[in-house]
Amino acid sequence: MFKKVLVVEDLDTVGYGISTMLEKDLGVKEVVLTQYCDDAYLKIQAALFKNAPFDLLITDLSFQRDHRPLTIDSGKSLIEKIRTKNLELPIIICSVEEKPDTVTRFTKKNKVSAYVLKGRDGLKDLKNAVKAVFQGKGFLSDKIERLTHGKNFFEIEDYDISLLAYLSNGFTQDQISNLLSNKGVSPSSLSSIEKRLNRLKDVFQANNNVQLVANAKDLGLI
Amino acid sequence: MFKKVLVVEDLDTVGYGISTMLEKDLGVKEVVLTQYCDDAYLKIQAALFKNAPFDLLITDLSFQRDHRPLTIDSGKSLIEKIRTKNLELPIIICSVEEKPDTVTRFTKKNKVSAYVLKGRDGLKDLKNAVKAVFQGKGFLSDKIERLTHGKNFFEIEDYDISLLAYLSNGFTQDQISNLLSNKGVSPSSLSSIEKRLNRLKDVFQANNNVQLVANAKDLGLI
DNA sequence: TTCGCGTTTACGGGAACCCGTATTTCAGTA
DNA sequence: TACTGAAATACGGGTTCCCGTAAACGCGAA
Repeated sequence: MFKKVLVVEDLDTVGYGISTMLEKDLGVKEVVLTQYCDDAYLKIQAALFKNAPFDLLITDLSFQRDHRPLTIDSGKSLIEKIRTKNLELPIIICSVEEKPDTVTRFTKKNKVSAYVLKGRDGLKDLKNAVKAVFQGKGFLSDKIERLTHGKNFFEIEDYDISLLAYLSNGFTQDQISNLLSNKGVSPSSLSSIEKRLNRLKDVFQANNNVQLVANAKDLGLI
Repeated sequence: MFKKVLVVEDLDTVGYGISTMLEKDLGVKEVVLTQYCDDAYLKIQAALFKNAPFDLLITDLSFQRDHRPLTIDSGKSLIEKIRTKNLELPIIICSVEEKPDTVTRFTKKNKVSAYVLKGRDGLKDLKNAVKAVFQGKGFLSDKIERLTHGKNFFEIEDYDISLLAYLSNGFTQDQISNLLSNKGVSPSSLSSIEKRLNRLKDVFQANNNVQLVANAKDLGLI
């Protein structure tokens, strides 16, 4: 089993649960727990410098903000920073995030070994994930597997998000059209915006703009 | 200290963290953990029947849905059910939810003893909350305290919430009018609904229904 | 160049919205 | 009973949304 594991998790309830599991159930000798991504990166560097690197990183994706000023503010940034430095370190993501888009982004692009969904069996899944990764295999929580393999994968572009954001901020379609054309963004015509919104209404099963924005909010898109 | 505590929490990572804390740090003899609100209610009833009731309930608010059909699908419903049955049982909420409205609703209306925010110091806060409640006192996480003391809120009735809910579900104002008059709810006229929504737009600083629903979502009203 | 195809834009009509004003309803009171 | 004020309803107009159709544009391939 892994000897030295770093756990990055802001919620102490969760961190406590994970670290005791690692020690008690899996017999990991050294579990280091931190609540900040900045700190995590420093710890990784320091351990490398002392010739006692971590064998595994388990990290959350979203972190609550507090008073501390941060340079790395999310698990996403942390992982990207590690990968650009070419550090050979298996990574397991443990998150509540279950949007297909983010999941595939990580598992494919960033060479993440496992993606565990914090659900009812999150801890059990994590245990299995650690075991699998130790044997050089990958691991995805059931629901994640279904998400990435299923058909419910729509490409929502930043453009769509911006439209939804404008709407939720009280702009009319007409105002949005003017805004975009002033910015030089294309497409900007009222017609195109309507068409785009119609596609979104279709995807998110909404009757009108009100429901569309409500559903987008529920999905965490805006 | 409390002898018998029921913890209702769907995420096993969190549940594991809380229950070990209760046992190890606070010396609670019997910690029962469940991942479903339905099950929690049954356990409370059963314990009462066996003349060995729980001394304390610690519950989350939001629960992920899975295959199981549920009659009680949220911490909110669980608490309301307990309170309507007049069960004398101190309740501590432990949630990530920090919308002002939901917080005041619980602490004022439902006689909840403590509201702990699942943040960086969630577990520490929870420990203090349990101690405080055991001494007959209340407890609110710092951030929660700031939220509830900050602004005093406008009187938003259930009627207003229902309007917002209908809107967010794609109904037009006209449809809502018909729905309400069929239900025998008054006021139900289009005019009255418009007037009510105008008041809400004023309160929540919204230009139109889209922004209104978006803002209401942000505040956790719907 | 010309064709074909997809994207962007334009336009029109009906529904839903927004907003002001006017009328009706109804409970409380003299 | 009649009066009164607040709430509920009714109505009209201007704006915005919604949805269909059609024209203009852009860009590769023949």
